[in-house]
Amino acid sequence: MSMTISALARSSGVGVETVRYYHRRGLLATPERGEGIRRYNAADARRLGFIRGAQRAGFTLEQIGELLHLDAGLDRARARELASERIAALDAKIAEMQAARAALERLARQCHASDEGPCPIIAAFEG
Amino acid sequence: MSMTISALARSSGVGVETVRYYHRRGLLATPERGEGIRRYNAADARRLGFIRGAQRAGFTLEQIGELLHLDAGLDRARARELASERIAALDAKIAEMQAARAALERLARQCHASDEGPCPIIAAFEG
DNA sequence: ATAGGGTGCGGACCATGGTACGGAGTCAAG
DNA sequence: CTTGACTCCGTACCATGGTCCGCACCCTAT
Repeated sequence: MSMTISALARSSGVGVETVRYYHRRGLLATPERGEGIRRYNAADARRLGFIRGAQRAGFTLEQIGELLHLDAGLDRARARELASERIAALDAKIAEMQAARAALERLARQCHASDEGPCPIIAAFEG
Repeated sequence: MSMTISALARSSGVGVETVRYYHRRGLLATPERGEGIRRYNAADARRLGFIRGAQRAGFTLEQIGELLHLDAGLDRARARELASERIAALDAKIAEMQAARAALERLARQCHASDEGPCPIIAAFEG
């Protein structure tokens, strides 16, 4: 059950170049080679899946690299620390985006309500 | 009531270089000069405030440029369009981040609960 | 008068996360 | 046996949003 780089890339919805880039970044270990060609297995696919998932959670590739180095789950304290930092950052970001969303929605309504004067969407944010 | 570039920058919490960069990007009009030095007024400060606010709402500098070009609020339809696109994007991003947050929190709790086996934070996301 | 601090300008540089390019090799099908 | 698809590698390039660098000028306090 081995895949080529393009099969792996497709299976995770990334480009081939991205996979190679992750190799360069040290996020994916150089896998076994069959005649010079990288042969990936299910573990590699899981690892790539981890990277994408962690990325969706807002971790940078550098942080993901650190998480992967804690690999065997040895340094759980550090992993938890990274997780809570990220949760705090997510909370801040979510709050900010919700505020922005509310502001935009209100503005769009105001803008719709009247065609008089300057557009409130433009007029807002200033301050 | 005119300010120098550094006063303007300070008043909006950005760097002087950032202000100059916005000039280059065409986001801030080249203001009046007194002896070759940019003199900013309250309108410039509002404009810079708009840029920062729109940026917090997730608009790119390019989109902000477009918004500014609709300046007098002439093209309200387009402004509303940009606003609703951004609202939709915010909704998607917020949902994604909330999911990530929930996942992380659950994992952190699991990781805390037991010191047996691999750290669930590492083990998760794979897939 | 001289040092420090602000301003102007253009252009180089940075981080992040990729994406593209060129040249070479391997492999299977037509 | 050539064509096309795939792989390898290293290097260069891209977009975004700045940030810094060097050099010149100018004002003010010491």
